[in-house]
Amino acid sequence: MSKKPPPKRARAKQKRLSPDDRRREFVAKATEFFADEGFGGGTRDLARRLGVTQPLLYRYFPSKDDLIKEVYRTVYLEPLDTGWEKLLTDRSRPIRDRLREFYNAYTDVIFRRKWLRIYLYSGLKGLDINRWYVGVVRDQILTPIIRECRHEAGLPAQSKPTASELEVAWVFHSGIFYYGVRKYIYESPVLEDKERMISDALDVFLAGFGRVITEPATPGRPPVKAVG
Amino acid sequence: MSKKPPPKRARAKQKRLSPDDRRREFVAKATEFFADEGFGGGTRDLARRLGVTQPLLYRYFPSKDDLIKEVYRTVYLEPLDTGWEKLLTDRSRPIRDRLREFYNAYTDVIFRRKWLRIYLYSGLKGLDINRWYVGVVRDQILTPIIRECRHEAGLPAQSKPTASELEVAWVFHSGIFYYGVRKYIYESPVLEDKERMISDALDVFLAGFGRVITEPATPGRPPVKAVG
DNA sequence: ACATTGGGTGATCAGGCGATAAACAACGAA
DNA sequence: TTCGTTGTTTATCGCCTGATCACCCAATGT
Repeated sequence: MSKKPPPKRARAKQKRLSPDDRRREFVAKATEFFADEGFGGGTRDLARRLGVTQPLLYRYFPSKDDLIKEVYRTVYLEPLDTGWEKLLTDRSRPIRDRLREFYNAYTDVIFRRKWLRIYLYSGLKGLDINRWYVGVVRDQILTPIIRECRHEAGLPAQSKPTASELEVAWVFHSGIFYYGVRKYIYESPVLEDKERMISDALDVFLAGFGRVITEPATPGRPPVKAVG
Repeated sequence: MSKKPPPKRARAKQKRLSPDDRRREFVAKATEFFADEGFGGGTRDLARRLGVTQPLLYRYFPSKDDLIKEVYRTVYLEPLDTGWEKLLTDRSRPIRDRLREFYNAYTDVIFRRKWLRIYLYSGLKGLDINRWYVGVVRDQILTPIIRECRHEAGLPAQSKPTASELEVAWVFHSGIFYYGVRKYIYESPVLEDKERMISDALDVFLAGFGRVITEPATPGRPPVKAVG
């Protein structure tokens, strides 16, 4: 009958982190929590996963929505801005190598459960940040790729890619992107060798690109498309 | 001041539908509601959209989850089982025509806001029905396509496609699929001419397929044959 | 015309949600 | 030590949710 007056709660032994670090830690774990549960997940469950009580969250974030916004910010912006555009446009290397290196690096960043899930959630919600990201892909990835492919095929340069070119590039890019969705969201069996997948997809793309891009029907071959 | 004792509520004039029809009507409208709001949407809002009161839902469905299950059933199963496999394997027609016709028809079915949204929601939830659907695509769409492409390229038939072949087909298929996501989920501007998009994607795919399929990679050797 | 039946409603419950206020505990400076 | 500051918890509020009840009224069959 005589336990010492219990220390109420076995308080965590953790050293006190600086407020900023603590906050960052919260955001990081919250990111994984929301990736798992969706943004409908409750603040109590989130707090439990953080090992603290729920009201404490409101000392660090004014509201749940503000916390969510920070989650978006870190997920979208944190991994960006590595000099990918320069990599893509370095004409001293074969285009195939550049594209392969780029997509290997790019998918290393986005093929993560949390990234993909939060991206899809934000897309379903129609959030601005999602549209912004689509624009980034178009302008900073696909447009340079098209420019390089045109150059490679000996076609004249043009300031903006045509809608058809962009669409073909989107289909290619989406195909690779969706590999990540199948693997990390659907948890469906995929070809485990990611580099092989990228390499094969690139082979198909580069082999077919020239045929589609050259608008005026090339002689000696049935017209590329029925349209136009 | 003698208005007749007001009829309480202007009760709907509708003729009584048969219970089954009414139920189906509820499921149909619930489908659109959940596609808009996500499955977190409240039963009260849903009832308001149906023009009835919330408790009435519970006369037709034991619980919200049961209603949701029926929504999944109708969305996934209703539009399926049109003789697509036969269309794909009809070797009396050029493979390119078959694929183009198939993808035009297939995307007519799935490129709808509600279909795509509910598909993605179920994928994020990790629902069985989603994995089942992935299997359907693999077995009833991609596997036949690969078989036909191999035949077209003069390669020997094989009972099952290799993992690499399947992956290349997935990347192609996903690229087309994601066009719908960009248009109807992200509401991002896309090339409006869907047939053109499909046609171009097919050109790229068929032109590149032969190169990738030939298993023993013999560098420097020209591809077996460009399909199509 | 009338009783019957079941579609439809208003009121309400228990539980979970985000958010807040006040009390408590740990640390750093004086 | 003592005090004030800052991190953390306990208790609680108001709201909204899914679900249930008792009741009402209109379409239907005879």
